Amino acid sequence: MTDTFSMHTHTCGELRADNIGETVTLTGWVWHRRDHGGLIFIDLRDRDGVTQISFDPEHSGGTAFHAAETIRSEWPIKVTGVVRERPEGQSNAKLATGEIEVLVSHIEVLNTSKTPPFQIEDHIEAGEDIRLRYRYLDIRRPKMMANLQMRSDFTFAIRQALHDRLFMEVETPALFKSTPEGARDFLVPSRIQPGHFYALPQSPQLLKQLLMVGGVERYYQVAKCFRDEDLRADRQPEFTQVDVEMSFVDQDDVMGCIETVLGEALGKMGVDVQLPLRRIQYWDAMDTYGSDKPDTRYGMELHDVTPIFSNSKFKLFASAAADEKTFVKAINAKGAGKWPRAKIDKLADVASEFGAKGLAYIAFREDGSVTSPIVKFFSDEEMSALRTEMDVEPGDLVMFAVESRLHADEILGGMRRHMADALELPREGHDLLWVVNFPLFHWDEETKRYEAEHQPFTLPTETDPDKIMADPLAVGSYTYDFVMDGFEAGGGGMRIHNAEMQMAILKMLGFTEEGAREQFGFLLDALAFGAPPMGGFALGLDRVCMLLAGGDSIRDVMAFPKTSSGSDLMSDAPSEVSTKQLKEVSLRLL
RNA sequence: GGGGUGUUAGCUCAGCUGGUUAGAGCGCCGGCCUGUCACGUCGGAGGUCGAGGGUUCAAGUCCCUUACAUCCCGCCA
Repeated sequence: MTDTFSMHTHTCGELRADNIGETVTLTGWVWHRRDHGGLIFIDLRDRDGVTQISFDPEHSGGTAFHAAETIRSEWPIKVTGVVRERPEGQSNAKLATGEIEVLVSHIEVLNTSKTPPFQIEDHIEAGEDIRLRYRYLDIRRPKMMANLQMRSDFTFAIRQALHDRLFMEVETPALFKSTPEGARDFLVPSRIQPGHFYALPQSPQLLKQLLMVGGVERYYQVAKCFRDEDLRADRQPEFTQVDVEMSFVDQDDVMGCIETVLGEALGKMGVDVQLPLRRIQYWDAMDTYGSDKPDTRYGMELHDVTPIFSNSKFKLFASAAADEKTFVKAINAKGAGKWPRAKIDKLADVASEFGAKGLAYIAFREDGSVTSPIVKFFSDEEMSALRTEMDVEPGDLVMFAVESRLHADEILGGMRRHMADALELPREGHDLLWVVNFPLFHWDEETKRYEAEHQPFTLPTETDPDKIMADPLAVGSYTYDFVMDGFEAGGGGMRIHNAEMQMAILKMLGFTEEGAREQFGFLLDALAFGAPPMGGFALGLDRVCMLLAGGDSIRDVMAFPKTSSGSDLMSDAPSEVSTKQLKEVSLRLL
């Protein structure tokens, strides 16, 4: 594509053998400079690629050649010259432009540069803190540039796919009402109304439901979301969701539409997507993988071995078998049975991180022997049944959890992930699936009340509020999480579109009628004015881009991310503000 | 809120049981070099060892406090 809105005629990634003989103008940054005394090569880099430009005293004249002797790394320059074929045997296969070079006749130094604090190279990895302090230099690295370009391409592909299906992009406010039910809100004090606060939205959830009541029917937004919680490699206080909502639909309509859009957009990024995506029931995911966001590219599945030990001499297992609420579950980490005992014993510490009190295990050594603190209690029949159930081979490590169903699943799910990393199990390609039908509620021991598993606006599969009250934990919901490579990459559900049902659910969650009205009155009002059946979805754009980039931190696909203490090392935000500013918003510091 | 790891030259790191003048690679500066491409080669500059306190004849090294970074748990409807 010819670009006339620029100082250059071509980008640095563009020229090929076909261009030989043309006079071209390039702009970019001086990357590597190779000064041979009478001949100087420079790798000129822009966002698109690298072109070798060469200077010799004969063709470049005194001025250009002299300039080439004095310019330094990262100076932006503009050069004009003739594209020529490289001499026999001098082409560079590592470079897309490696067959040619530009023999410079004229150079314009557009600016100088200080020596960068770290080298702008993909193969030299600087510490992340200095990269963040000078993020604008870090972005010049080809890998970072490629990440941002990929993110832009993917976002555009999703926009296109949604636009093609008649979705309307609507912007919702960033200054909204605090609804402190989920994550902690970021608060913004109001100057005009002293003592009152806006909150930055944790997601546009309520607003998109109101758009459905407004008749928008198909909405989307590439929306910034804000949550004031601790950071992780895959969690930032502000992040981006592709937020989608549809009305006059059922769950299959929404899931079908979303997976079509995702398949189209991911397909453009080179991901092989087979539709329809696999659907796993929530409880099946928990029972089999110990996770509601399983990575199914490797096995190590959880097995319920409770029945094997119903008459065991090992009291812990036998009493679990006698108690219908307690289970003996196991996983087989193939290969870890070769580990030395000390290393295996340390796994108990890992298990305790996931809530286990201890870790029972059996290591099956390659010489046929067995290392285990518990195996002496087992009968031959029990061992044989266990070997069959767990598909035991020499070199295997079988680990047990004896807990309530959910607790055992969570512990072994955590161990499964840990062992997959420790054993460096191969995980090829991308793993895409739906986890569906989450329970509507779970019981929170700390607050001693029911909490919404997904969100308080999720449509229950049970339509009778009285039946929901009777056995809340048994109620399912119209929910679906999009899981990619073991990450929760998106999630959605059908929404309650009936005001009475919404109020009933809020009461179940511990709200009084007045409290519910105070916080969600505008939603309850809206639902009462002919709200249509609706459902939607939100895609964690940062996480998906991270996985597409093959990275393990969303910071690598964000232009200006924050550190784990929420700082921006470049601008030094958050920073103190003046007393005057505080006074304007009627605040005084403690 | 809790646990792990780290902080030494501009960058990435090494530095043993405490013991002379704290090293390497890259980068930077200068010389040489007309086919390199992470050019080569010769020479040079560059360090309050994150900060504060302590133990000791002696601390980069041991102890305490603290800051920052990072990973994980809690948290993230």
